Amino acid sequence: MDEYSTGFCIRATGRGGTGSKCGRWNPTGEQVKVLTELFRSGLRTPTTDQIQKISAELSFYGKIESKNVFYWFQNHKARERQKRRRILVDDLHTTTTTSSKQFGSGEKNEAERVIETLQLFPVKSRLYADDCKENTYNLGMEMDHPTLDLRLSFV
Amino acid sequence: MDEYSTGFCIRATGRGGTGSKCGRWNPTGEQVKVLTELFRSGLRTPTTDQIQKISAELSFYGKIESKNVFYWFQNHKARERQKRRRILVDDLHTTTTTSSKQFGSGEKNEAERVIETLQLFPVKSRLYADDCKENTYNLGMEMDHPTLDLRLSFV
DNA sequence: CGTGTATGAATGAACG
DNA sequence: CGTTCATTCATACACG
Repeated sequence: MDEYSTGFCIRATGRGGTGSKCGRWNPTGEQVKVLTELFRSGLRTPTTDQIQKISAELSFYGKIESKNVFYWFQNHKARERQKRRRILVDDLHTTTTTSSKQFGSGEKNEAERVIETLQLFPVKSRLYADDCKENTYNLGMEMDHPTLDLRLSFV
Repeated sequence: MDEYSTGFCIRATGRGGTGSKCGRWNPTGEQVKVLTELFRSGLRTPTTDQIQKISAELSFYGKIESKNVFYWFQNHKARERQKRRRILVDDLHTTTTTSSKQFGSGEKNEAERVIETLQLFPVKSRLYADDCKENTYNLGMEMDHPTLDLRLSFV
């Protein structure tokens, strides 16, 4: 995920090479960087105005449309939650060591607990009590032109 | 190879987490088997709950995370469909070759494990019935339906 | 040792 | 908003 996409995106040299159908938007490293930064700044669901502004700014780095920005935020937010949910739960089972790199010695009985009863349809347990605040955005960023300058003031 | 050939990866002690750079998850033969069985049982898009359960269960055979299960199903389904579509469009006269496996699958390793009680689905098979439905997705796939309101005026 | 193929992972786009 | 689809990138492994 994030840890991966730090340095290679930009498939400029990808197989696209010549044709590059470009059926879909392919963000450049800079664009991703800015978007990520905005996200980290607290922006989760930009308004139409913000979207257009962001889009306009990012167009400097390459072709981009407003809807791309819109989708980007939608996806980023959704995936963040999804990931958190998953990791959270599967963490419970990985009690041994975070880095199961080498468990040559300790590893053994843990696996003894035969988990044969694979029952996937339990009682529809509630995973997470809806919502977790995270409404910390807003403040002064949802409007005009504030937070958008970042340090990228290219122009 | 086309099928889930039982004789190609199966590194019992595979690096399902035992080592290596942890670049990416490498499923164990048992893990693949169970997943495949689940898939064949009709499960195509497990819910988050199911994913976690499956993941927990499969962790018995080696390191695995929820997202691995998630991706596995996503990929498996996508690939199946992709293949199907490919054949459909590409279908010219390939009637003769059928699907003769070029692999001498006569030798099945110790795949006789007989999936424990893999009766994960009680008689509740009705659950994903509407999702399964024999893949009757319309080929037409008219995406011309501009329901995209997005509340965004641009575009 | 280089190349093709199977497949894990990521993500843009879109649906319900 | 959560979930699902489609396409693509990256990598492990088999083949020759």
